[in-house]
Amino acid sequence: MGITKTDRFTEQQNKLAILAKALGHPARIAIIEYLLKVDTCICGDIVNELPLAQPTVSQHLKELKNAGLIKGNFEGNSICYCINESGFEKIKGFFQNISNHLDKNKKQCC
Amino acid sequence: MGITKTDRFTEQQNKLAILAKALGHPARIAIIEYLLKVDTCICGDIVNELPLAQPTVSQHLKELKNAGLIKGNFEGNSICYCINESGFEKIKGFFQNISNHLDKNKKQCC
DNA sequence: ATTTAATATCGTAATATTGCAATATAAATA
DNA sequence: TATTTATATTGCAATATTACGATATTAAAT
Repeated sequence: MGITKTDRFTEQQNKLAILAKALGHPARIAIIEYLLKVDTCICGDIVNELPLAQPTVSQHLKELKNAGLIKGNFEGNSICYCINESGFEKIKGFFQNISNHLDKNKKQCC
Repeated sequence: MGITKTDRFTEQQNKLAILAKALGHPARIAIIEYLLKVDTCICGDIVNELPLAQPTVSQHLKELKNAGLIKGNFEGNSICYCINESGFEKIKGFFQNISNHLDKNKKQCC
């Protein structure tokens, strides 16, 4: 049916899935990598960095913002974007857990 | 057009996106969490753990496997599933990078 | 050889995502 | 105020995802 059975999973599971999904597109990975590279909040030129039309980039930015992975504030007549640390903390925690589990436990049989 | 412009991004970016996308569904998060919880390779009963029909679970398992996040081997007449560490290493690295960057750099203005 | 059990595949309906042209909006500047 | 610049929204076509019933496959057990 193309619709995820959100209500059958925990809030935690849904939250993690939303964060992961937001990173599940190369354009959105590219945006994050660019924000990290310039190492500061950037006003505007993300559109010029990506091989996509302006409305498409705008849409990807919106998704990253909705997921809580970037922040964007009006700054004069452009917008200032940067990484939203708290979103990344959540995912990082998930992978840290996995990593800890895997280090402790080596019962791999496959 | 509903089709991602894969060729316009780097291989790295596409790989990360594929991994993240595979985790972008609560059922697949639930599968990973279950595999971590039982702390061993599990033969079969993932279907019973999830609130989804067997063909649907099978499809989700396939996606996790294709993305390189789990492994599955035939073990008699059932299948033995477990976490694929190498897939998780890659994503963990990405978040580690981000985390390092953010710790070093506090030029947040948003 | 049949039956049973576990899992995969096929087919299909409902819905979501991706991408962009066209257009709207909103602030800065002339 | 009119124009320019930056960004968002709308509408739509192409494609992808989610879910599941029906069915196929495969290996073990009878």
